[in-house]
Amino acid sequence: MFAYKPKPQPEHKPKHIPKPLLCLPQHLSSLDQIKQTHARIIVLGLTRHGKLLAHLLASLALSHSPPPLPYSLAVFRSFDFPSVFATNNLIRCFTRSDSPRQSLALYSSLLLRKFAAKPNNHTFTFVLQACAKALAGSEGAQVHAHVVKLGFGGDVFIRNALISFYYGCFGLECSRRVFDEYVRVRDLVTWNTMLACFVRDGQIGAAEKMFDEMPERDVVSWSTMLTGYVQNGCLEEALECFWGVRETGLRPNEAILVSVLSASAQLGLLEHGKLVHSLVDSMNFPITASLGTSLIDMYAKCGCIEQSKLLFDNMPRKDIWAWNVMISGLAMHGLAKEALKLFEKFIDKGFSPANVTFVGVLNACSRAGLVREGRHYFKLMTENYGIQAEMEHYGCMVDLLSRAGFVDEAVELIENMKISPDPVLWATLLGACKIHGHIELGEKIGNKLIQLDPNHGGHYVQLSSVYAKARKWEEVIRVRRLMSERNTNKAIGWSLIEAQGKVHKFVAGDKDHERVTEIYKMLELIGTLVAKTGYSPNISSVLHDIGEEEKETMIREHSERLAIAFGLLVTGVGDCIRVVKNLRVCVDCHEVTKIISKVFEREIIVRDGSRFHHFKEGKCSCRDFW
DNA sequence: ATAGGGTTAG
Repeated sequence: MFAYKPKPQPEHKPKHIPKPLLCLPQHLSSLDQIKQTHARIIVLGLTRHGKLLAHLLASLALSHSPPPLPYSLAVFRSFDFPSVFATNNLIRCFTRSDSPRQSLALYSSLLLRKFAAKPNNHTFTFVLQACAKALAGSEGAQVHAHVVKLGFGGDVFIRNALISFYYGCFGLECSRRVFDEYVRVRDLVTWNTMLACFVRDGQIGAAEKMFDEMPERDVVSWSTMLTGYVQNGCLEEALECFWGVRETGLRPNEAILVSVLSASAQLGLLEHGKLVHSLVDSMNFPITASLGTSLIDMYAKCGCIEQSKLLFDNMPRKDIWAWNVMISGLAMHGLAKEALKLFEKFIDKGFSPANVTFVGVLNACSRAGLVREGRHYFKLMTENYGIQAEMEHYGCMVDLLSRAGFVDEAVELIENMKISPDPVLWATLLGACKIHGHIELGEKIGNKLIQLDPNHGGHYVQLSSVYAKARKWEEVIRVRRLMSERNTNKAIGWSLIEAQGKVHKFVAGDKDHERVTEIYKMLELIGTLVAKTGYSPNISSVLHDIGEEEKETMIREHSERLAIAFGLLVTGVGDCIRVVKNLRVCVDCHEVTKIISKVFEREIIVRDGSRFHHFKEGKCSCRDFW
């Protein structure tokens, strides 16, 4: 079989090409602009001008949103003899589409010389990208063979594309082999590509090592490392990395700013987040939709919901993420009515909600105990919008229903789930059994959970709380003993507070802080003033097998008490104390914090493991429902 | 005339 090779015909060359038609591909970024230019080309009778059409294809390949394939193909078909440049650009259009495999067909037609062109060095970088996206491993390996056969084996661009391709289709070891193969054919991008492979593989230690060994680092190296830290949950390292970027004097890019804001948000470090915000302003960095959304998210998660609202209201072009983040932010602050109102506005604006939108909406309902609304939106999601309920949606619903007392309905929901339920759902239900005193069901669930994960200390604690609620003390002791015999993992509670440019982290009974004496004196003062109000501690949440007095000491030294005591030392009347806690607050700490807010005249904002509590003048924004 | 690396957020 031999390939069909048409005879090239002389290109029709018009004498004069109007200037606006010759703008660079990246200047035509929207499809509308491209189509307008195309129309002018047709009207002016320049359709046989290959260079213009090739330009048009290049614009399509680079356009802002992925170009529609029928249109790209139509442009390509209007060539008599598409050049390799035009073909390369069509390959890129295919790669950006939903069917990147079509790039491969086009490439093989290049190999068969169906057109006058033959593949060049550029072609391979594009085709390898397509293989990576289409997960076409064996095809990509064949392309690799062609690369070697046709003498492109030493092209650094192609080698870099090969590293990405092998990672995507064959894993880290294979991409590593390509990286190691030609030690001399490496540039900064080669190192960055390999670095990204380690990050994507979750091997953050190996990534760090590579980052340190790199001969040089640019802003992409830093942003790869920083986003890697955030994605792998190494939040403190991410902050350090950000200050590393600052030291180099490099101008951060958007990914760096968004990621460091995400780390600040997750840690709840308002002062840090504010510092990043002020840097963004002082750099005159453009506030894009994603950067704006990150700021809204950061302020919400750091307790400044008012600031989030302000930024949201003044945001010129809000995309769906801005709305999602704002709705979730309101939800975690317990502002359910506002969150639902915003959701309705979102719908009125013609946006279509995503599954994360409903996580925010359902969360709002569950935080505020809006059972009727929760049922409505859950139904709306699945029936009107055809969104499959995911684990998080079920989590919200189970929490909402069971905490509001509809335990049977929650059980029914779990039993009828289309996906297999996460043990977290049962654990949620167990918590509700404790609140509502459903001893038998709680016992059943608790034992099941312990059987499922015998090392999880939390399940034992919950089950013993269920027994304690029923005053079955022997059972409490039995479960406690089982727990200590099995040496289960205990989630260590901590609380942190920012002051004087530093993060102060406390665990229960902590004695490590430099102002430990003052802090414990403050705790005593709190104890005295609280006792004066007539409050006596609720010890049901502390179920250690020890005497009453010791129990009281234990709660009095819970990590958030220490953080708040320290907060009282470094603030004045009328100031705000912000505490971040990893676990949920206990009933007693919640009561005492209310009293502190009144007696010491402070606003106290606590972010616990599931939501925000705003304590002011003796009341909490959660209205004791959490 | 075209290239390659990082695309976050509940």
